[in-house]
Amino acid sequence: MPELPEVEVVRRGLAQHVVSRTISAVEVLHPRSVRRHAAGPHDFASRLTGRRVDDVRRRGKYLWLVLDEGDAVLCHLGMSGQFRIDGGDSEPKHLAIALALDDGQRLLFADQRTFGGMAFSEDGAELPHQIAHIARDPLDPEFDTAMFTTRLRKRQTGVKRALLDQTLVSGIGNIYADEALWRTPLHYARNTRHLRTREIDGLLHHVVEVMREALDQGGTSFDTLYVNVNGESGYFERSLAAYGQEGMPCHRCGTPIRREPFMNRSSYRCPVCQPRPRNGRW
DNA sequence: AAGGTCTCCTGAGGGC
DNA sequence: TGCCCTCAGGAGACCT
Repeated sequence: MPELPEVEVVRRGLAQHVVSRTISAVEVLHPRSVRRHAAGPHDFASRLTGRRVDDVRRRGKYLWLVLDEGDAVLCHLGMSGQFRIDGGDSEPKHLAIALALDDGQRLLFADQRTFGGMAFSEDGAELPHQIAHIARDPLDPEFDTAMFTTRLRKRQTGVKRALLDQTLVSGIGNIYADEALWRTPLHYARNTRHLRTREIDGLLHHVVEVMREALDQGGTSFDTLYVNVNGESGYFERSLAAYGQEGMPCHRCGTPIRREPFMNRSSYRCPVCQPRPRNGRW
């Protein structure tokens, strides 16, 4: 699924194509893709229709269209959501929501697994109330490293679990968590309570570094499930050092990268550079 | 109260 | 060929 770099690529593409455009019509083809809207998809459509998009913003993996008069449309790509700018000829598979714009283009939201979706957020321009609990992401100029460190140390859990907790720090998913842990290097099960300040600073540095590099490459695309608004793939997949690299030699020491289940999903690490902690303290 | 698990959904790929 | 199993980049509801 798209993590911060992929969502930021999408945000930039949307900003380019939809800012200053007015939404002339809304078609909801998959009602499940309209989230947390008790009044139903038809009401959702009517609230968007006729509104001008003034900005496109992002926090972590969420992005939102800022509408005139201060409302917003909150969007999340989930595991398989994608936005496409479409002249009107082709229809992507699993098209869920189509926004017609006043310049004749359409903004299409397609989502194979329907874990993503859109939500109307009244007065949500600054920060939609639905995501008030989501922490700032590490690329946010106002990200507070000292506060993050304090909150991290109050946890009693594995460091990767903490990295994936969007209420602690947002934007990081399974790929960039594994990449940052490999770069630092740290084992995913290291106890948050006992991380040294130097280790936390190093981890944050590598989180920012790997996400900036990925952003420069247009994000990570394993398949056609993640593409930008023009349908193009990103190229960071070829730069991954840990994620998906089972059996490949570690770029530092040559030891084969190991894949193991963690949190009902896969974690990839170098068994030599990122040794398993011997006990709860280390 | 916070940590950890389960579940929503479709499709791809491997083993038999 | 097809059937069944596992797995996939997320996150919120729900347990303990």
